[in-house]
Amino acid sequence: MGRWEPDARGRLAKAAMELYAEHGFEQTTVAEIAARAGLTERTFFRHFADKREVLFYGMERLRDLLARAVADAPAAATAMDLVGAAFEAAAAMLQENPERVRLRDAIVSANAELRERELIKLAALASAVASALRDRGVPEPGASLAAETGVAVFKVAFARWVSAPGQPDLPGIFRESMAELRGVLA
Amino acid sequence: MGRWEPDARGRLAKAAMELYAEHGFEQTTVAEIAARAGLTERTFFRHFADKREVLFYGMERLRDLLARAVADAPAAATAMDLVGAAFEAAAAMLQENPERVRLRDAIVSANAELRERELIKLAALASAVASALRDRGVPEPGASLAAETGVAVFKVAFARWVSAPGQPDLPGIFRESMAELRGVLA
DNA sequence: CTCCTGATGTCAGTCGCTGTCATCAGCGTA
DNA sequence: TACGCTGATGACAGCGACTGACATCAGGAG
Repeated sequence: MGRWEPDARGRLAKAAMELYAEHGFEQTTVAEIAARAGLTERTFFRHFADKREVLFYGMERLRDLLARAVADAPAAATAMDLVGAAFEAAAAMLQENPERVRLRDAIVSANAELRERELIKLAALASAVASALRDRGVPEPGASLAAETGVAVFKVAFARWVSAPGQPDLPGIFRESMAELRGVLA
Repeated sequence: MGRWEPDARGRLAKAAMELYAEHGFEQTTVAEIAARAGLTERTFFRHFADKREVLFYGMERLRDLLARAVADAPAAATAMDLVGAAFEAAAAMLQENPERVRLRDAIVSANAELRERELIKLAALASAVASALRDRGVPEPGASLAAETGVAVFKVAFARWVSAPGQPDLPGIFRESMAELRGVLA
């Protein structure tokens, strides 16, 4: 057995989620999170850049998934096929843990600072997708337009999925939303 | 003459812009801003919710402009015509003070916290546009999709405009970008 | 056995932000 | 004229997020 209990980071993340859900984000202090995890405030900030980041560090996996989906799509795919493939893959990943994703969304949606952080993470996803598109030869500004539009549609689809617990098929909702956008733009 | 120098809010905003531009956002303290404006820190926070908001309180005018443009468009307009009219009006407003808008963008782009705030303000614009579209009978999810897509295209168009000082026609760039998106989606 | 490494603790300090109370010019009103 | 009210500001204490610097100490490498 090591000198300390294992997985300090995971314990901190778990404690934070619980406290944010129980008492709200603002009402929770970092000292409380650290105490529940059996650590100190200083250690929290060694694992997470700030009090918000503890809810977002999974985004890197999502970003990589998006980039890989773009890179791995068939050669004949159009730019919008690539974007569709990427976000459908992301949607599939999210609905693997619907309860957890919905709980996290409830926490984030309840607080303006957290919504801000979510938006900049989504912007980073768009940036990664645009970069992956460029790597496949899609020229600017089409790459950025396609990526930003993908995020925009994903936001709407995700909101619809969250507000309709009976509808589990997030990739399907995304596809429908994309089709709907084509209709609106036509 | 009143008891105090007039336009405390304007003086604070001016001092903040100057200091953010001179030394950067993080390196500037609210106490310094207040001192340059001849006021106290406490008074700064009576006029602005936080240190970032001083760069964003003009967004309300932009939001109202967008909503009015949607409401005032011809009866025959499609949803995307409405969105186009709204953001072209916003684009026209922004290019009235190109230097100021570019300076402000440089300050905001240089700092992650400020970029977060900008994104949530853009999301609020999308929300306002979606609401105006619903008021004109555009059903969901089309209204939200059109509004979010409008913001997405505007972001790309604005970035192009900022990075090309020789090209002054922001509404034109927006129109082109919208056409480009139609091409990508086709 | 010794040295080094890396994760954690401790502590002091800065700064953003808030609550509370005091101040006081200008205004209306008696 | 005198009086009291209002609204913008100042003064001050305090909390909590976050940082830098230094100490501690198990376990691995040699």
